[in-house]
Amino acid sequence: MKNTIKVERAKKNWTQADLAKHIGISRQGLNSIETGKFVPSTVLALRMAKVFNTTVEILFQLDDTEA
Amino acid sequence: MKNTIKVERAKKNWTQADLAKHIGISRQGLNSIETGKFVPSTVLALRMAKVFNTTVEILFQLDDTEA
DNA sequence: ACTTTATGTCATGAATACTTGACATAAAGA
DNA sequence: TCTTTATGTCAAGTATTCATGACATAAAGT
Repeated sequence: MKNTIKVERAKKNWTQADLAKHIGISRQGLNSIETGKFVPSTVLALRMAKVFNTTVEILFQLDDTEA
Repeated sequence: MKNTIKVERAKKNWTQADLAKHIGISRQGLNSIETGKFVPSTVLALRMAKVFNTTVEILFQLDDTEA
């Protein structure tokens, strides 16, 4: 799964630690999600979309093999 | 976290087993998600939203305590 | 009455998400 | 040069998700 977390963070000028704190996750956990190592839970995806004022679909995109 | 999976299933007249098959999960797994026992992964949430032609935000709503 | 279907639930185990503490590196500032 | 900041990564442990097989129940069909 791909994501545009880095872009949205850049818009807000937030570090990974900033975002992690806002959505209630550890910095390392967020890093693993942002770099595509972990698939986040829907709760985290919804929280992220909310703080970025966007949608889960815009923030996360299924790969062709996952669709 | 709340969800409207049952409603969307009803629109399509699908059983839990039908939906589970479409999104690649076990019937019991889907039941646990639909009844709110498990928080699904974002991959599953995106697949469900897709087959129902809706969005993750419409299908899943954070509780006030989770927001 | 019997069978089938849909749902809910439980137990066990495997896979994955997430935490914490730690360390490395590169970039920027003092 | 020294320090700080941001990011990436690793290891070990805990928590959660998901699979599978099983059983119960209620509703509907025969």
